[in-house]
Amino acid sequence: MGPLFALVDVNNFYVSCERVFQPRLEGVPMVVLSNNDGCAVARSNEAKSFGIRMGVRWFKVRDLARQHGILAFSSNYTLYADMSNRVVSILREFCPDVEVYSIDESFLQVEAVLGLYGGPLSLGQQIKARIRDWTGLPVCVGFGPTKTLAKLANHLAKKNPEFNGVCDLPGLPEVALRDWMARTAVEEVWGVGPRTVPKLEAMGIRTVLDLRNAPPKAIRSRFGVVLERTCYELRGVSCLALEDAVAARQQIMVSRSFGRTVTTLEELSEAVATYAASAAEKLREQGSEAAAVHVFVLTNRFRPEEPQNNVGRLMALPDPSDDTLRLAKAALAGLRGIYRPGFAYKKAGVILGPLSPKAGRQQGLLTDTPVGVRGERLMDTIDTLNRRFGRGRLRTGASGTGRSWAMRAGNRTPRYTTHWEELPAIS
DNA sequence: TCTGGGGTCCTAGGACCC
DNA sequence: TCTGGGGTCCTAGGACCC
Repeated sequence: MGPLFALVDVNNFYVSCERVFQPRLEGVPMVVLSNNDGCAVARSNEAKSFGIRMGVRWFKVRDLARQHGILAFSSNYTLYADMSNRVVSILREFCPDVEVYSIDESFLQVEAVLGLYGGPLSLGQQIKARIRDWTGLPVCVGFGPTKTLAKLANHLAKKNPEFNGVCDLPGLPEVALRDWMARTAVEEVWGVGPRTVPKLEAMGIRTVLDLRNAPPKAIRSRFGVVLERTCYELRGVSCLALEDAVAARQQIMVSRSFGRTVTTLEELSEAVATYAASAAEKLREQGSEAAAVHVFVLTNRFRPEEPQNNVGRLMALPDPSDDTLRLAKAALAGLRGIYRPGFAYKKAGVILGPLSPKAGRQQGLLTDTPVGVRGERLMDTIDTLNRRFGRGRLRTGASGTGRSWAMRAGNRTPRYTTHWEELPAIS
């Protein structure tokens, strides 16, 4: 027997997280907005039915929203990340082989545990029921012999009520499978993006079935090895393995648009120091060190009539480091090198990389510095306190205190599950 | 006025090595 | 008839994902 993959995906994840703590929102049309309240990034089914598209700029549909009583919430990533972790811990109880694919999706490789649950459909229903009971979140589950087919099964489960939230593709009769594939547009396939769709259509490939039946070699010569694999995956030949060991990131980026335009070096410095600290925290979390820091600033590219200054600088470090103070210092030095007065900056960011594991570090021959024990202990202390009291609670003075440049979030709900002072109250 | 923030992989071409 | 034959590393750009 070959592999069997399950894809578990939370429906309208951000919206569903908000509803868990405000049940009165159930059935109410609502969206969750991106950072700075710019775009709609999650929509309830009711909002979708009013024609609110994914990624639409919120000001463009604000009138429509007012008209229909569509509510809008700012992103509450602290809450969503915590809810995501809870879902994953439940999945790990069902099956040890879990790949956390995104904040709201996980792959499971289940063929070895299937016997414990009485088959795919039963396993899927148990997963769905337990996540609903223990977290309040609704999920759909799709099963397939490849990850691409599990994704497709999940899509079908989500769109078609007759599946009751669980679709077992291998359990369908061959005729039914062909029929579903023929009725599903090729753009729904995982790995087929907006650039590829028109090219495929020009070749007469419009549905999932068309792509499955296309000759893989021809697909490879036209599109490359990635889409060839997709083609094989649709035929049931597993080309993509479960990646259950979380690979260390190869680069870490932290960047934000500002809530308003920023012109002074002082304010840019606060932002860059803040982002560098946040990136350094992520770096230490995965046990890596960075050999260099890239810092960049951008003006508003949507206003070409204004003077543009989109520049960055790569600052090599004398030794790889995971120390917030060193990384921030390098980033700030880079910023001073690229900053020009007279521009209205809209965004800044910090990228750490190339990264290497801290454990395998080789001491430099010429640049050997004594191991910074005090620095290590300081970073440990900062991380411990911030884990306990919330990210950014303890930070360097360079990050500033006023921070009027911070992004807008006009309607953010409390961080119900991670902050003592924001616990939900029941009266 | 308003425009998110992260990531990954593959390919092609050039520089350079013996 | 002849223009060698392998390699690696790096970068930029393009595509994709959520």
